[in-house]
Amino acid sequence: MKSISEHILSWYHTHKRDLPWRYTKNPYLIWLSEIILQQTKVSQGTPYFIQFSTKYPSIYDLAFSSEDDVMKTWQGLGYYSRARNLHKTAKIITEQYSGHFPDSYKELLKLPGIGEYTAAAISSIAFDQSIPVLDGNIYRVISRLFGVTLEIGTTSVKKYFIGHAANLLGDLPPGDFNQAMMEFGALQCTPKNPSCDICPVKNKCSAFANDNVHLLPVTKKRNPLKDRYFTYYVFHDATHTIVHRRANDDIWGGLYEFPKKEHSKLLNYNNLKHGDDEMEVVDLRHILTHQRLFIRFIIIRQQILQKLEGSQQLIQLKKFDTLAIPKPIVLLSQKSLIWKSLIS
DNA sequence: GAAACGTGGCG
DNA sequence: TCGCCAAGTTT
Repeated sequence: MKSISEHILSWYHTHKRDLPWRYTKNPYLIWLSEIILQQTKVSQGTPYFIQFSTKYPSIYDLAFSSEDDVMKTWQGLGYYSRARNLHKTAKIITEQYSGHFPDSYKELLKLPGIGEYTAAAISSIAFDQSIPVLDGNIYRVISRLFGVTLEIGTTSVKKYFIGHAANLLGDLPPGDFNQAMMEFGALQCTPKNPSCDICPVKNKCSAFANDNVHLLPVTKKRNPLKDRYFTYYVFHDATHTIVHRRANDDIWGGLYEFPKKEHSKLLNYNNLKHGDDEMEVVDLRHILTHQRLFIRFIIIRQQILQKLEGSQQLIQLKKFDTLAIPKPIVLLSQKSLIWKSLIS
């Protein structure tokens, strides 16, 4: 008689996807994949994993690159603190650990960007340590299997779920079993329209028996979006433009944007005339998890850039595309006639 | 411990 | 259009 865990492990061996990080036990690559996959779907993260593992084959390649370079490679993936912490941790590992990842959950937890989930994932997948992982998939699988109606979000509920995950893990191979649970949640026990008809553990599933699969797990409602308004001034002449590096404690931390009014005392645009054909306005709306941004770009051709001084950086247009920029600026390059002709 | 951090896909 | 969710972490 197979246990629930054995069923899920068997299911995994038959149905697991062919993914690039499943060909290695190299802790560096396992770590890289886990950071990329935080809050990110496999389909979205996979191209980035290939890029990173090709461009930075070892942790030394990553550590000896610049943060700007890492940010540029990360561009478009979101949650940019992951990229900054990736670079930080690479430096710590090379400088303080002689390039070798620590193998213990406790030691891994100390590294920037590695929390409970990632420490458990690396220690189990790369080092065969019997430590259960708990991610969004596993919350869902466990809540349905055992009919857990506790609301997800608090520390005590988290401990309760980890207890279940530890029981399920038992003596099974930790790397495979942890991945099996996540893969099972991602492909079979999905948030919407799970494939219960072909589920290998439906006869052991509380939610299936009670016909409340669609009600589990119980999650907290999100706060309503906040509106925020940005106006960027895209000053440029034939060769240069002005950029500004965003602070790390806000959205797009460490990425480059155009100056806004608040840091533009030196940008005098008295001599600009509305309706000038060398000025263009582009409006964009951009939705993030917690806010709705209304962004206006005012694109202005200016002959006097060299005279500008202050906190902004003057950047050669040719080098502009080596800097990491937020999604709306990528979109701008598709929408603006002036800007498009300038950078291409 | 609540709130914030990005982007993309789906119903 | 909108809400929800995704291999979570940090403050």
